[in-house]
Amino acid sequence: MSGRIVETEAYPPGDSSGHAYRGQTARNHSLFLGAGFAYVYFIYGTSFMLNVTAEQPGVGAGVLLRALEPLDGIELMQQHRKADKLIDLARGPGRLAAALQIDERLDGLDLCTDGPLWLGTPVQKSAHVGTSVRIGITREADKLLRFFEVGNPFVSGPKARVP
DNA sequence: AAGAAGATTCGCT
DNA sequence: GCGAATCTTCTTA
Repeated sequence: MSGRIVETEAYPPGDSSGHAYRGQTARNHSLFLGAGFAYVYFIYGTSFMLNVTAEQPGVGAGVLLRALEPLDGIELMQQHRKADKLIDLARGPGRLAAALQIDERLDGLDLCTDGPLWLGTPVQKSAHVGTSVRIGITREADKLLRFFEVGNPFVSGPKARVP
């Protein structure tokens, strides 16, 4: 399976809404590995979330992957998501993880080497990237740290602002 | 030890 | 649009 990442949110060092804010724990240790690792966690009793870690080792930071434009393996994704419409296959962070069958076993995985999950070079770069406030958080809710490809129908949520 | 909140989704109105 | 589902973590007694 593969897809283009068309929507993300940043949780930089010192962000009070980030999971690394109160220091390293068993749950969030992957955030402190350095750049390019997977941080996967379970929330609301229903959904897994996939992040790509950032910054130097020991600094807790990451990027939440919020939406994917499916490219390969669409039928397989539909099986994981119970035959949903293409537009909703990976639109939203929980759906994205479900479509790719991401779970806690991938937590801490190096996404820059060969393995079950990795980051490739872009098939097509985003010509126009918009920003907005992040979705579903309460602290630091004024920061424009959500990024999405303008005009792409696979992007979730409101398209608030274009820089 | 108990309760609330949480980087969400789904089904129903 | 609203509330339930459902589990982990963090806060408060």
